[in-house]
This record gives sequence, C-alpha cells and structure tokens, in this order.
Amino acid sequence: MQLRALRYFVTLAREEHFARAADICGVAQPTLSSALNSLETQLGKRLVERDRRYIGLTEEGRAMLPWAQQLLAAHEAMVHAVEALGGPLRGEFRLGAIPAAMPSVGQFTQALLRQHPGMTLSVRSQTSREIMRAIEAFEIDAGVTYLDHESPSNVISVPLYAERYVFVTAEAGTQRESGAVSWQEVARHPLCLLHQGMQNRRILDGLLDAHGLSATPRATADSYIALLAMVQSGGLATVMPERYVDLIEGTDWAHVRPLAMDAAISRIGLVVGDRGPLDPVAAAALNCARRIAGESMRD
Amino acid sequence: MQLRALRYFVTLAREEHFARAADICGVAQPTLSSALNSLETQLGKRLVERDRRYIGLTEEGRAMLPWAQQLLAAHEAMVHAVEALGGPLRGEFRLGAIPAAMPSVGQFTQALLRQHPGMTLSVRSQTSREIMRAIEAFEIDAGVTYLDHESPSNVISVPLYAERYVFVTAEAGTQRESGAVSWQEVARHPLCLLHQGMQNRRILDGLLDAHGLSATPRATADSYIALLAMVQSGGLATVMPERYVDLIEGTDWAHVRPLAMDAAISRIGLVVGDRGPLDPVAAAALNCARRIAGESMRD
DNA sequence: AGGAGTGATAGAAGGTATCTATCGAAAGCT
DNA sequence: AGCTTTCGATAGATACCTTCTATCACTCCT
Repeated sequence: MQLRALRYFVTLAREEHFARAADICGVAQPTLSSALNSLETQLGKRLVERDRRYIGLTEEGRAMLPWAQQLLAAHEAMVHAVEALGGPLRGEFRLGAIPAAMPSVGQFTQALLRQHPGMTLSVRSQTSREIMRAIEAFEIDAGVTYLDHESPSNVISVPLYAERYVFVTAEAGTQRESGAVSWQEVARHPLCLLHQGMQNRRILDGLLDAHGLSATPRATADSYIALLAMVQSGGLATVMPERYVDLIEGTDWAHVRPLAMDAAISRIGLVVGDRGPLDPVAAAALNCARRIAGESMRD
Repeated sequence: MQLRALRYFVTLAREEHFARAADICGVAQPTLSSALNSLETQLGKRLVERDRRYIGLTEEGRAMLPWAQQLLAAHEAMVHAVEALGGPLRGEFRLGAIPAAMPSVGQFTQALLRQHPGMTLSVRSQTSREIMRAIEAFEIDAGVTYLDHESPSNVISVPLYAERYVFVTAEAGTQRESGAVSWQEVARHPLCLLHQGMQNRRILDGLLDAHGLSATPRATADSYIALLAMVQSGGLATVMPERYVDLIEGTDWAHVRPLAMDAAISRIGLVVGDRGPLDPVAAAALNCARRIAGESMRD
C-alpha cells in the first residue's frame, strides 16, 4: 500500500472531484483513478462511491479517511523531523486564525518567518470551530483561536494575549469623549456587529447579557473590514477587538474608546495538535508563540 | 517514500541486525539494505550508522523512528478500520501484562477471542514501565497494568479489578488458622518475594512501610511461579496477588490466608494508546474489558 | 591461516506508476 | 431532438522501482 495512493484518496475525499484532485496532486486523472482502484482492490472494499461522477465515500472510506490523514501527517512530520536536524525548517506552514485575531498574527508570523527563512506561510481565516476541525484533520499546522471555549481534543496551547474590546464610532461633530465607555452606552447606539453564530459575536452577546443588555444590531457582517466600512460611512458604531485599532489608528474619522472589561476576558492563543511526538514545525510555532507571549507580558 | 522501507527501518532499529531484520520482514537481506539506501538517499541523510556491522541509529534516525512507528501503526489501524466493517476482526492482538495480572488475563483474552474468532493473541509478560513504553512505541496493542502509578502519556484505561494480596505458606503441621492475617505476622515469617525494583514489590514494601514494618526476604525471584516453588519446598512464605490463588487452590501443601487490606489498594486495568481516532482493535479490547469489569462488579 | 558472520554490490526478472489518447455515459443548453 | 460539455474509466507504452540470487569485502575469533 503506497503513501501516494493515500494522498490521492485524501485529496479526492476533500475535493470530491477526480480531475481536480489529480491536478492538485500533480498527476494525470487516470493516474489517480488507477491508484484508487488498486487501493480498493488491495483492501477488497470499495472506498469511493461513483458512477460517471463522484458521489461520496463509502462507509469503509469514511472509516479509513481519518487514519489516512493521520498517516500522511505523520509522514510529513517525519520528513520535517529529519530535515530539521540539518538546519532551518522548510516547507509550508499552514496557520488558521479567527478573524478577531487576524491583526495579531502578523507579529507571530513575522517572528516565525524570521527564525526560519526557508519556511513559507499560508494563513487562512476560519471560525474557531473550523480551526479545531482542521487541526483534527491535519489540514493546518496550528491555529490562533480562543483557548477557553472549545478545546475538545488533544491539543497543546500557548496563550498569546487576552482579548479586549473597543467601541468604534465615526467622529460625530466635536464631542470627543475619551475614557472607557460603559456597556449601557454601547447598547444605546445603533450598532453593526458580526453575524450571529460567529464565536466573537457570541462572546459579545454574552458580555452584554451579563449586564442585563442585549444587542439588536442594525447591520451584521462576517468581517471586521465590512464593519469598519459601515462605521466610517453609515453612522453606525461597532465593537471590535482591541487589536484592530492599529489598522485605523490615525485616521480622521475613527473614534475609538476602550470598553470597560470587568468580566472574564477571553484568552487567545496558539494551538497545535498533540498526537505522538511533536512535529518540529509545531515545536517551532510553539517556541515563537512563547517568546511573543513573554514579550507581551513585559509590555 | 514507501511504507515498506519504513517497516524495514523500524524493524532494523529494533533488531539491530540487517539479516535478522530482513528475515523478520520476510525479504532477502540485500532488499532491506537497498531499501534503506534509497530511503537515506531520498531524505539526503544517513539514518543508520554502519561499517560492516550495524552500529546504531544516527541522530536523524533517532528523530525519525517514533514518527515511522506512528506511521506504521496508523497504517495497521487503517487496515483494521476498513476490514472491521465487513465482519469480525482479524490479525494478531498483542497484549502486555504485568506478572501480577497474568492469571487474570485469561478471562479477558477468552472474552476477546470468543467475540472475534478471526483474531490471534500474543501475550507477553512485562513490567509496568515496559508496558507503557511499548504502547508508546506501538509494539503492543494494549496492556494490563497498574492504573494509578505511572500513566504518563495519552492512554485510555478501563479498570478491571482491585488488587488484593494473600499470604501463602506451606502447611506446617496441624496448625491451620484461617481469617485475615496481619502485616505484623507476615513480617515475622521468613519470606520470599519479588526482586526489589519490580513494581509489585515496591507496592508491597509500601504497604509494609505504612505499618512501620520492612521486608527482609530470605529469597527473591522475578516470577511468582518461582516464589510458589520456594514456598512449596523450602519452608518460606510469600505474599502474592489474590488472583494467583486459583492456580494453587486444592493442592495439599498450600495454605492461603487473605491479608488485611486497609490502605489504598492498587487498581489494575486495561490501557490502550490514545492518539487520533480509535483503532477498532483497541476499541474491541476496551469493550471486552468494560464487560468484564461490569461482571466483576456484580460478583 | 581458516572459518563464521556481517553487510554491500551486481545484474536480471518482474511488478508498479505514470503518461497520452480515447471512449462512453450523463447532464446541460439551444 | 441534437449538440456540446463534463466526468470518470480504459488501453497501451514507457520508465522506474523492487526484489531475487550470487557473490564480494571486510572483521573477528579460534
């Protein structure tokens, strides 16, 4: 049984399309077809349901998939473990991050890239749930997400910072109060917030609820950029993670005031999967995160 | 990179001998040599130090070994996961057990074999430490060992029973007291016990120590069979796990009395590794263990 | 010096993976 | 309906990889 065939299988299960999967794997479509065929012959079971088109995995295929993923991940980690001894790491580092943490990944990734010049980086925006699933499925090497909410499986985590929120309004006339703003005041404004169901919105709702308030936003979106655009032009206000302030600092329209954070604040950190020995890539990420966390503490 | 070559590499690392490893893998020695060579060429690193004889793994080889083991274990589990859907499990189940639990594995293995007729069994006697190491290295599928002492890594465990001890003497004359025997009385007898350093002996020493006593055995051995033989013929007494009683019950020489167990008793149970999805073989073992534990409770 | 033991090398045979080119069925569009 | 597009399977050729047997080169032991 060949690793190659397993890679085809896993890619096919993800792409649900023979030619596309073959293309991603860098082989011709018949190659993937025949590899899958011999895999199925060797196991004596059909793995992929198909009749002219891809239909889906069989029961056996579904049972096999997570093991195949683990196997391929172990293979990559093995290669990394061997290569890492002779110098800096190479290859692609796949990082998932929740939108709320996106502005802060720069610091982390910069440190990582500086320390490992041969490494390339691929950052994707995902929900906290997706990040956990992707770590489970070996689709990303690490994630930046909430530490205290969902952490179901075997992961190692390093706290990076505690999330604080700020209240952003467009500058309206000359009134320019500063100092912390209360949740009551927030609730009085016409707001635009993230869509319900996004983790960050759930946290925000929880914070409001703790003060006996509830949010009825005039607009919702799935990105902070969209929220900021609406604030800038629409007269709405929003609440967003402190880390986004850096992006709009110095603009002439944004008026940022910290929010009183009395309740428990959400910790955000780096998480990597923890199965078996530690992948050197993951180890490098953890190191960087620990260093950054140390620096942040000193701030 | 082929799984075959990795299997050769792992076997070679264990056997430390090219021809022997090749034989175990069922191939000719040059096959193993050349497979190792191409593995090393592909990785660009030497994995095995050798000059006419096997010397040892290089640094890269040592870094690679645990990953290769995990990879092969994932492969086996994957095959099992696919085969298990179409009927009963097949293949060899490798079980490690501490000597103290050896008499009780029969119950467990019988249930396992009955439920999975296609399965073969390989039981080996190991220390509790060896069992943990072997689970770590994927050399056994499960272990029967102490639950509360060393459980360092990711394992799932199911308690089977609590270990109790009995005091065994050869029948001396007509005196045949029954009822529990005190630790003080035990300490007065000339004893034969397991070697110092074996976990069971450590527990025993701990129990004695808790009563302000200490054991100064006249003889030590590394097997309960040897201890029983010495009791039978040499006028010594010994302390051994209750489960061994079944073996000598009905003989005309053995005099068995329970020991007063006031202190914490050691739990013995089944442990399996826990990395990624659950190997159906391990799942089957856990099921059997849980059923047996349930039955024991009802006793 | 001779023999046993250990691993590397050479050359041939067989198997496996891959490619290009093509087919055949289904779905979609006019 | 008729045409085109899409998707996966099949065929045949080629290159590569694995494995075997036979043998060599070296070391260690007696």
